[in-house]
Amino acid sequence: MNVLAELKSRFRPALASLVSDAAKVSELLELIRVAQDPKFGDYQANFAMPLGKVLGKSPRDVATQIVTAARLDDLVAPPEIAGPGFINLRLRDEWVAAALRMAATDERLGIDAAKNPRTYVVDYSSPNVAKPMHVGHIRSTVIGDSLARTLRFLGHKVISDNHLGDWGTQFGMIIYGYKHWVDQAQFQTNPVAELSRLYKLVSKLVEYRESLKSLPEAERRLAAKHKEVDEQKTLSKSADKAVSKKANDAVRRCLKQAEELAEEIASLKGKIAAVEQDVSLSKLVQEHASIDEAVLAETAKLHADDAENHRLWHEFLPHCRDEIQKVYSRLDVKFDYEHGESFYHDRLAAVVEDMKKKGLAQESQGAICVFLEGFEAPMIVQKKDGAFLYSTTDLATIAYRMETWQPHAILYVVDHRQSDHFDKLFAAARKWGYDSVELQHIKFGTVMGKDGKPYKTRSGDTVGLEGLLDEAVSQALKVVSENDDANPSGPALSSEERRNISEVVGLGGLKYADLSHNRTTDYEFDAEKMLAKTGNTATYMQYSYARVRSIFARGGIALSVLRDTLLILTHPAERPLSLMLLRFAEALAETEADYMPHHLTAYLFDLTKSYFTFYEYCPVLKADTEGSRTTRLILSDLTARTIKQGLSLLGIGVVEKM
RNA sequence: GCCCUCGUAGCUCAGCUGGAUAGAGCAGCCGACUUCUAAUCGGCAGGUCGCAGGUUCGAAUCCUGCCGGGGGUACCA
Repeated sequence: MNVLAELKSRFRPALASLVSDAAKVSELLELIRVAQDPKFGDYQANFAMPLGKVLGKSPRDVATQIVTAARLDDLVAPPEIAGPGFINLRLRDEWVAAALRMAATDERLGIDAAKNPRTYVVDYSSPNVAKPMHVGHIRSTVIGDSLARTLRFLGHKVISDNHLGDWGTQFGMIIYGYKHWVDQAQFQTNPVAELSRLYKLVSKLVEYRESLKSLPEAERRLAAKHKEVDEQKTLSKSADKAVSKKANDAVRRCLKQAEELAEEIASLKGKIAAVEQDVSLSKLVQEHASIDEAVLAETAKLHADDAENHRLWHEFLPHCRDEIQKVYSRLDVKFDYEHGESFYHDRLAAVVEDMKKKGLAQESQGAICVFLEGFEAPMIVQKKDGAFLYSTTDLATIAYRMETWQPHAILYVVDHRQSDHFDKLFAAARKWGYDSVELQHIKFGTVMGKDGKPYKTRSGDTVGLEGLLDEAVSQALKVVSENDDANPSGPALSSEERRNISEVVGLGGLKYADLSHNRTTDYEFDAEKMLAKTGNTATYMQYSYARVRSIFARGGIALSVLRDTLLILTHPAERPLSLMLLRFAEALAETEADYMPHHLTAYLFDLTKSYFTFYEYCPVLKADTEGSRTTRLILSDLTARTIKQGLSLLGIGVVEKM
């Protein structure tokens, strides 16, 4: 039951009798909202003001007319018309009680499955399988997983697909490393560790070569920047105010750029030093002086179906997949398909051919390009050396998905820096004929450290994902243990229970921190806040769940009988909780509408707050009357179930005790 | 240069298809455990919504300009 939707349907006929355009009616119905302030009722309709203007009548008269015409008696108390024409709506307690009873007896908590189910392909996570996953992968993985779960729960058909990077330069590196330095004994006993060692070794040497090559250029640019600063400083002394101001701005800008360049140079020098200061590494790098080119050559051979490299790739890939699978199973993230880049390899040439044939792609400066209206640069689908790019793969992927699943929508959960790429990709796909499918870039911001820069370790490395998970869990263990040790009646949890709870609380906290932010902006990662016991955290919700469960454990309540009982609302703190429980459907609808899970987290937080207030003022097991006790038990049960269901749509678990 | 994006309380963030006195959490201050888990609850204080114009009954929200941060910008993904 979606209360807001119900209200809209009640008002629709009355509005339709005043406005002939159905689209306009729907637009006006959107102006029914949850009331901002409880004193204005539970919901408010704000459509009388704009409507009054259109009809040339006083908004208050229009409001009165609509309220009289709409059939509302069973649902709300007689509406009040306030201020310039706000219609304040207060749900009848009997109606609320009946709706709650329906939710209580329903497996789905009264959430209707979509009347018109759609088919969604959700593309998320997409790591490079040869590299260890890092903090940058958490958002795509967690947001994508949550959207897939939510859409599925709402009755849609969801195909989750992990577009793995399993065909790129990283494999050239591993192949090169394997050919020269593999420790066969290690590879036989622990292939994942050995491949990872080889990847790290080769990438270090390649970075050394690349750094050596780009260092002079970077230093030249820094010198040029310094010179520019000096020039602009001279200009800034100009008597002409406009000139001087502009020059001052330029100085500031240049100084910042110079700082960035200096950082870049320091980083390059660090990579060079890392090799040169290591006796064995510097020996290796001398023996493999052109390792960077050699790696690219190995990659090219793989792509050209070289038998040896292909065999090695086939041998390595399962091990690499095992490695990332470990992370997924720990995060409880699953995919229906994992069609990586390699899956589309033999379809790429045909994509380019077809686009050329249809006149969509053409040669320009040696590359095959798709020129698109509104874009400065074309989308390149084939490089001048004949190689294909990720644009090509992405186009082939769209074609494959459309042919295979005929989805209504494809969602790409990828960070916002790739907006341009997706804008072009979607434009090209539409030109190519896929113009009825909804293509959405579900963009998200960067995870920042406390310094306001992308989250890195103290030494400046990217943060490994597994380490991050371990850290979250071990912090949770600390909190769980401290709390249990402080229990007045002595510790109640075994060390195994503590570990299990920590896993659920730690990983839940990590996911929740991510999902509770509006995904489009960067957010600051704060390990302490993430697991804070209070505030908008998963812990707070998990705790309230555990509390409800403990009421039932203590009371020995038979839930099945209980759920099908009429509710009697008596205490003032029961009503806000009741209304909040009924709003689960609205939160899900919001999340579905713009693919933003933070609507759901915000809802769960509000629900939990309402519950704690209720809990404070309304004894459950010791309620005054049997009817009240039953009502409160049902409210508690519904809260726990809603929290559990809501968290599960975020990919977060609950525990019975904590 | 061009394009995208952000600027809301000391801090972290909601709110942005225009609607009533701008919300929450944290931090701060005050109060509440003989009580179903105090990992909690109640209260106080805290904001010219970057700045300036405009649109109108009404603007944090829409438009224009400016200031400041971030990102992207032809053969990496």
